[in-house]
Amino acid sequence: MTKYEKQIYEIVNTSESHLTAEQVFWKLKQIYPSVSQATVYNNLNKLYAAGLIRRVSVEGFPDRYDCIARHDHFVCRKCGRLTDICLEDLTPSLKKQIDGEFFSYDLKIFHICTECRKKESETEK
Amino acid sequence: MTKYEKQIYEIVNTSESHLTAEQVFWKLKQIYPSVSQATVYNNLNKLYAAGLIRRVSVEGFPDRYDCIARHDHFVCRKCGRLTDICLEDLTPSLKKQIDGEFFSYDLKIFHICTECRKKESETEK
DNA sequence: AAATAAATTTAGAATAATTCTAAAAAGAGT
DNA sequence: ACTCTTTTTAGAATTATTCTAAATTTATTT
Repeated sequence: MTKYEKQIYEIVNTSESHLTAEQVFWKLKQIYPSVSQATVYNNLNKLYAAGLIRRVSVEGFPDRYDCIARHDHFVCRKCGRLTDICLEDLTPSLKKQIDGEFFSYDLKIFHICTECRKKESETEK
Repeated sequence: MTKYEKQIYEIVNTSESHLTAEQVFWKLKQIYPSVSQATVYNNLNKLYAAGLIRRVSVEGFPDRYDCIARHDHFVCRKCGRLTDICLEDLTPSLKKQIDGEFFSYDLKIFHICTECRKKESETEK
């Protein structure tokens, strides 16, 4: 692991939020000001391919990166905001239902986040 | 509903595969040769916002559109191919586990598709 | 049916996210 | 130190999607 790879792994794993590649880039730039975007994309892809980080795609928004610890996501249909939620682990149930092998699963629950709900009710007034 | 909106709805709902906006565009062009890309994007967004079609995002691949009939997806980690699979409906379980309201959920199972598995074993030879 | 208003479509430019390229730099192995 | 491999860099290129403003179509009013 190169210093960049290690640092990107750290950033993704310690961040509360779900960072986009661009946000990872800006965080990394604070530590290594000369780093380039391509390095961030390269390493995020590498870490993702190695199964060390999670990549979360939300319809209409750029991909975000997350730790691999088992959990699910709320997705706001309005603003795309991701919120963590830990639901029952589906692995045993999926193993029963699915014939072949699989790596992992991704469960997203669509809702409207608190912020967007506030905005909505404000506009109604 | 305009003729384009109706036709796009038809194309998305009758297609076996999971079409990208571009693929919808080419199919629509066979019927209305003068149609433009923007019309396709406009109408897909409209239909999606109205809850008439599903939009499926796959990490690293363009969004695809699908019918809203309840079902889940296999996602190939290599080529992004989507395959339908109908697993147990999670709605009752989610309602129990989740406090607030939600619209719908999206469950993706990551695996390596048959085609990619073939390619893999061929390269190994 | 003509006039007006509203919504939709069009082509092309613009933007955003990501990948590619080829050269430079860094690291590892003899 | 010298060679080989890997990683990084900057910027160009690509891809997916949205925006823009004019043209067209559709709906509404007279």
